[in-house]
Amino acid sequence: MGTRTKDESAAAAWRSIMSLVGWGSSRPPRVPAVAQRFGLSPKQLVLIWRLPPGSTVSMREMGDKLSCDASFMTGMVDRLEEDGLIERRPDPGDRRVTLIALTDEGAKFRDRALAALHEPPEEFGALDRDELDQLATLLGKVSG
Amino acid sequence: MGTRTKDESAAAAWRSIMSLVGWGSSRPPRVPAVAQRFGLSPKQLVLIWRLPPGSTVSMREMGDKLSCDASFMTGMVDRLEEDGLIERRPDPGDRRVTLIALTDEGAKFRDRALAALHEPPEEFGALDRDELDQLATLLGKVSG
DNA sequence: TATTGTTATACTCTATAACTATA
DNA sequence: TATAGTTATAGAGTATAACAATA
Repeated sequence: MGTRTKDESAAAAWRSIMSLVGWGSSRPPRVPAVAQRFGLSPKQLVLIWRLPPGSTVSMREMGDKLSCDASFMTGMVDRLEEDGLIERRPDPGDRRVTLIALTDEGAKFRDRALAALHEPPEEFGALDRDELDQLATLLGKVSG
Repeated sequence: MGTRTKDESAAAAWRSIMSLVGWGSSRPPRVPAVAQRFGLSPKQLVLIWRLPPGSTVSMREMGDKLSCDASFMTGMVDRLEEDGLIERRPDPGDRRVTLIALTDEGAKFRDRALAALHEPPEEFGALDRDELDQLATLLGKVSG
């Protein structure tokens, strides 16, 4: 179609994505905005996000995913546990490790938060149904 | 093409975008990662980003763009000025306001930082030239 | 009186170091 | 000896309040 090189297209697409997400544009970044609305810090929100209902993860593993160290995990898990969103459980296989899991309330909370996070930006209104389908297909190939 | 509704496509596309940018995935978010590499806090990097070479912006206006208050702007501008990346200038029209602008060194620094920010993610390798062109075109319609 | 920026201060977020229990 | 988590502490990031200069 166009006269762009592959690299030029990639750069243009990436810049659009960065702008959509709120970096470098006038829109506030999505995750911090949603976190604030739900009374969490951005990292707390991402922790809830990465903890699917019914699953358990060790604190250390979650710390690695979130790029934060063990001592900070302690405090973050303390606060989320006080809020009743997650709970600690002993690991039957290794008594050194503490697993975390969503509570029932936490699972409901996660549904609401993910709905807000997944709300597409209003700019998508510029595309019709077929274009959105193409976009989803292309991005699906990219992000797995 | 597909059987998705418009809303489903929009949601799928948006989820892919969030994942690509590092939220909700295993990849660290791009802006904090680049900021750290260049020795800045994320907000300092975004400030440099939003300050095109040759332009001036009042401290208050920049604070609004960055969603941070005036007192914090003072400290942030202090540090960037110490680093030699930006400079303060009086506003000839209103002696209450202080304008900020990139120094020559700051402009060069900005070029390098933006190059890193704009580097497309390796996942784009999953698309061929035509697909990337389509993607850039679609996202271009979306993000203006 | 309202607004811009600064100073002083305090609060939140996050990491480092030392420690305990377990492996 | 090495690893998971906790505690105490320190540092960065950010906001609030009081203030000076200007509008």
